[in-house]
Amino acid sequence: MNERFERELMRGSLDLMVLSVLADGANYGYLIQKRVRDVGGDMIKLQAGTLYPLLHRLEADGAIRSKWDHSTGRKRKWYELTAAGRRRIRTQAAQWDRYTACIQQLLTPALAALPVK
Amino acid sequence: MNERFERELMRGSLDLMVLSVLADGANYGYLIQKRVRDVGGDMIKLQAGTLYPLLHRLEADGAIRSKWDHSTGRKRKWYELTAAGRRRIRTQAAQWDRYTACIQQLLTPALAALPVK
DNA sequence: CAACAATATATCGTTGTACGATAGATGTCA
DNA sequence: TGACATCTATCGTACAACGATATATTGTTG
Repeated sequence: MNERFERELMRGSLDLMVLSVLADGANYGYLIQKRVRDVGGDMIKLQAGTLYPLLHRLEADGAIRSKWDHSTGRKRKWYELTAAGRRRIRTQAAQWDRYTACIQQLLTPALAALPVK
Repeated sequence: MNERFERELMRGSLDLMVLSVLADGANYGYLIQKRVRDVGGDMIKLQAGTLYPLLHRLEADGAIRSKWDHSTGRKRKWYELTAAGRRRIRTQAAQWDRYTACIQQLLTPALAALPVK
């Protein structure tokens, strides 16, 4: 029941995370995954089977654009933000802040009401 | 595409909100919905078709327990936290904090890297 | 050199939650 | 009486995240 909580938590905020990574500069899937997992520690285990469809979705939405790189032996698909993607980060970050504020508004009195342990 | 973001955001954190409301005392569905919507403003539009299955799920999990009240003309199903429910709020609240900290860790440098507008 | 781990992208079926629509019942107020 | 708010509930749909699996290349180690 608790793994479920962790898993469902990421719905909707995962794309914001990926866009955030790309705000630091162009990047490709495998490294994006590493970066998110590094920051997320045991909280966020971003799967490849989640990330790649997510990237395709963001590209279809026009938030990012891609380019294959065959110069090295191992081919990589680089992604970078579009102007729309940058706008999207800003609006979604604002929404995220408002959303967490709502939760905090419910959570703070709740924890205070709970017996000390 | 932005409504999707709002909708998907709630996945996984909605049950924590409902549990939080119940931490302030026993309550019934309709009022729980009102409370969450009041706090949520335009961010959180909790639907009845979402809430009632959610309550049933929490009860099946043993986090809450219910009791019908027929004393008034309009019948109401009152819910209250169980001991397991109180534990669950504490653990999920801690997870929530850690999760939002992760997002913030990605978001802050991202917003700093973005052109001023 | 062979075996194995890491790098790199991708697809597929399953699961589960939130939504909107719908239903049905009671109470209040004009 | 008719409209509206209260109150609980179910059903089909949409869709994101998961785990498994596939495939291919590069690096490491016995």
